[in-house]
Amino acid sequence: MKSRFKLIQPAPAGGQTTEQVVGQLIELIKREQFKPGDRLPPERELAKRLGISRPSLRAGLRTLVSMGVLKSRQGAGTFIADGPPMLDSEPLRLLAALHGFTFEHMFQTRSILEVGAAGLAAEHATAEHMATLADEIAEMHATINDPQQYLIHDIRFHRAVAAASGNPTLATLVEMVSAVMYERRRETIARAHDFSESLEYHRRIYRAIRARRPEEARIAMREHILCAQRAFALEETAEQDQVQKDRA
Amino acid sequence: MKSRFKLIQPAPAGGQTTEQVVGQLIELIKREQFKPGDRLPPERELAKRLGISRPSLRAGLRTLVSMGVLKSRQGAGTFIADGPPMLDSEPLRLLAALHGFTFEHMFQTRSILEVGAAGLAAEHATAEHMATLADEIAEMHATINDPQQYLIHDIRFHRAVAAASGNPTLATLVEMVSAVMYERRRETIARAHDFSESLEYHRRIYRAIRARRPEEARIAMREHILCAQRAFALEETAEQDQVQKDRA
DNA sequence: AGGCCGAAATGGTCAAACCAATTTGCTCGA
DNA sequence: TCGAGCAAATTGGTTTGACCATTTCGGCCT
Repeated sequence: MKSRFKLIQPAPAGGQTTEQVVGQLIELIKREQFKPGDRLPPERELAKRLGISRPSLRAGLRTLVSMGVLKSRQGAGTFIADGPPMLDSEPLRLLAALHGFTFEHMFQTRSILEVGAAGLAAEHATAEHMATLADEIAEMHATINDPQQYLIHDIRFHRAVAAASGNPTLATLVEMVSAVMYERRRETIARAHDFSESLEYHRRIYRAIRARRPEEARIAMREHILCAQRAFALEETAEQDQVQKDRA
Repeated sequence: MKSRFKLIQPAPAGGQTTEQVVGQLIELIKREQFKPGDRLPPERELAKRLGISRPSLRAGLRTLVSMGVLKSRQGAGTFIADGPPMLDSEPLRLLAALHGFTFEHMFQTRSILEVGAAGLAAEHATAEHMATLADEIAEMHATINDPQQYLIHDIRFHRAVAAASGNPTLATLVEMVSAVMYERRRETIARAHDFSESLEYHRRIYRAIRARRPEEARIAMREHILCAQRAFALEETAEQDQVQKDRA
């Protein structure tokens, strides 16, 4: 039984519109000089301007959102992602889950990236970067008895080191890898012993950067991450013990 | 003038369905033991099974596609991305374009990643990895007078080094950064001088990995990338000169 | 038996309508 | 006069339904 009427005139329909949409949107963003934090025109208007339907436009927008280039807030609008340039770490997280990346490999990768970043930071950090690093060290001091808070400033310190490297590409990758580990770390950190050792390592890294000694900064960062990896392994086994105890 | 009838019953509509869809899809993939290369059920069936509309499902799928986890082919189906675990490098490319990442920073990042990978490769490479490296070296020899072909094997060699590191996380990042530079490099490589120097560096890296000497491999890789960066800079200026000459 | 064509399957697009959250501005009361 | 609170406009999010374009596969003709 075939339909008797053509109720809709579905338009020409070309090839893969979505991909072109992404390109056009990027062109638009660059041409109209949109800055991070700016709001894009409404979807309905954008769709009209690009001569496509709203669903197709939304497909393109969703691609950019999932890339971390845009952020959408219902009722408010669609915005250029602000803050430091950053890739959404969800893709890496998924890849890690699907292919079974081990935390050992993650730590190894993180070490390579952050050791490099620390060395560059010692060469290129500005006074402002130094101040940020000092601030986070101070906050770590203040929150040394509150694991969750301490972890936040730990993360921020590493982020600040990456930023101080003066290499946004590198900083982006550091951010991405760190974010993947953050959640898991937040779960296990409650079982952590004390942070005095961790804090001392951070101070050492900071001093080396402050003193413009790249090699020292690199060594300190390498040892710190190795140490953190060991601590993490301990926390994990402790958690597994806990699980077994709960079953009993 | 308000409409007199409710023509459609648009269903409850919850919060951010899409995000949940992504999670459910991942759950599904893991639960049903889908392997890379497998085909997912059709969209219409998946939508029914998850209890959502097809556009919403498509939104979730698109997110995963843009992450590089899935691939869709019109008329054929949607598949789990096969090949080595790899992030789509498009996001990084866009971020680079939007925030004006310089190639100097890219080379710096690449150096940090690949020097680390080379060191690990010297420690962990299997016989199979060694064979792949040797193959690519041989191919580079054979194509030394064909820039485009040579570049392909150059890229493959670096990819093989990353794979030989035994760290898939690291390999994924190397892949991503390299891919961003590949296109640009393909444009300028036609103007390249000769590749004998490049080839010699690759041989040196290979020998160091083969001999299980991490530090030598790291040094060779560092020097090679530095050298490549200089060559790239020359090609770029040459291209700009060419452009100016064309205008005259 | 082999090649070709068409139907079925499947992803891609369009259109109209309505829902939900946010923003904005207006009104009313203190 | 000023602020709190509500209502309308704005804007992203979702649903339904239909149609288009491509691929795949099976049956038919040679």
